[in-house]
Amino acid sequence: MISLSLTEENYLKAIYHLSDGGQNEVATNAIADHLETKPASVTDMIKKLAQKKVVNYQKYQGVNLSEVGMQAALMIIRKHRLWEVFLLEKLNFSWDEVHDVAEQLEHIKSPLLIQRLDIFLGHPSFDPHGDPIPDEKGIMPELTTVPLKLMEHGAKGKIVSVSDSSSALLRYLEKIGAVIGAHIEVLEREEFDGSLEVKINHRDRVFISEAAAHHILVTTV
Amino acid sequence: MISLSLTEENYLKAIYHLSDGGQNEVATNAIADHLETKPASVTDMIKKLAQKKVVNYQKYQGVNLSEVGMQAALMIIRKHRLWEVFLLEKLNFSWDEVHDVAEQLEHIKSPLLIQRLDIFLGHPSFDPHGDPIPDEKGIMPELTTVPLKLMEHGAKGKIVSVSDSSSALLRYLEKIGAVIGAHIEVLEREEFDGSLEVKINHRDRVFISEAAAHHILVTTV
DNA sequence: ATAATTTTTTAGGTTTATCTAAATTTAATA
DNA sequence: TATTAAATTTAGATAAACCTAAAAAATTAT
Repeated sequence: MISLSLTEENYLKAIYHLSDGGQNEVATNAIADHLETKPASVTDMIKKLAQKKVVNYQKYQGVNLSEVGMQAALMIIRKHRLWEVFLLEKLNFSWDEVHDVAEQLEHIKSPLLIQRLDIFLGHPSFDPHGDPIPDEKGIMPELTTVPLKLMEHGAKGKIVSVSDSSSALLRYLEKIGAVIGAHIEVLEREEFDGSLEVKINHRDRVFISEAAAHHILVTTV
Repeated sequence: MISLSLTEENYLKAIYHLSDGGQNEVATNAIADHLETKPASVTDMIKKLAQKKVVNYQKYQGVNLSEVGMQAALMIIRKHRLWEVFLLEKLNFSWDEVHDVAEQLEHIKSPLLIQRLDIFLGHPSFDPHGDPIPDEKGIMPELTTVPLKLMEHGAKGKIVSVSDSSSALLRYLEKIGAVIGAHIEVLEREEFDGSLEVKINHRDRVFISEAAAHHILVTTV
């Protein structure tokens, strides 16, 4: 078992998110921005992480997680999201109060604690925002996606992709905040034209045409 | 509000315990033993804590908590014991599994978290071992003590004092582990002589005469 | 293709919490 | 009380995680 400091864990988590779950290489500056530190510090730490073999690193070519590093990152994310569920569901936190605390709790080192917390919470697969929670082996739950068009009145979810790249649509979606990752809730469906009134990220109500709704894929938790 | 590092918090907690809640001065070596570090390191840290005015310190004369330091120590103890209650009552931990985890959780910095956890647990005044939990102002709950002699069959508590200093009694109590702070449970009461069969620290059964039981004060949680 | 810009790395320095070894103060003992 | 022993403090060093400033590599623009 590799042992990681709190700081090292934060680097792994940053690399996980910035690489989109390991898909792309991550730039030094991106990590520095994300962690509000300096590029020189990032280089130092990356070298250390490379020595520990939790990242793959080639000078000037960016970093990414190794197998071991990915597993470690997934465990941190698992812990983070389980604690989020706990704070929101059991301790009546609101979303804006959750982040800082979960950020601390995710670093508690005790496999038993997480195992028991998971049981206590009823083995949740998604946190209340629809983010998937990796299981004890680091496997992400399948997320079933549905076109926004087919969603029921009152249904909630997260936008995962837009299957049309016409820039007019993308510009409109961008403008109303309907970007990938945004939370979305169906408020009303107009029968005469099939358009939807939705709430994006718990903010204002906006309208989306049936045609557009056809191209927006949403996870249903 | 003074900000304390994890290490500084551990020093304050150590001083609190070693001074018996602030009653005696604490020696450098005692802290070093307790925290498994070296006396030289302790001196360094004490100087820092003295500068922050959380301890009172005179070279070579030992150290104790200041008002501010006492308050900080009590908050750490509050957090520790609330987490213990949570782990034992909600997550089904056993006592031997609790310590390491509570030791980590007590350093999470979030007044809101503790406030909500306290509510969630129903404002407990004592942890499951009978240790008092300071309230949000740092005030320890009154502990009502009863002579062991008067305790009911099945009653549990902690020994707080022995109101007789005959060395024969003390030697006997020492031998069976019935020291101050020990957990005690009344198993049987012999009617013919008033002697009690008790369990000390969850270990073996031992007998205590009515006369001795008269002098042993126990907290009843 | 070369120059200019941006990104990344290196070099050298700081702070926190440690350490060892040596010096000093206090306490115990003869 | 003088000496020895124990406890404590000082001095100087180390490792982790950061920093600034300067050098090197990669990218972009002319």
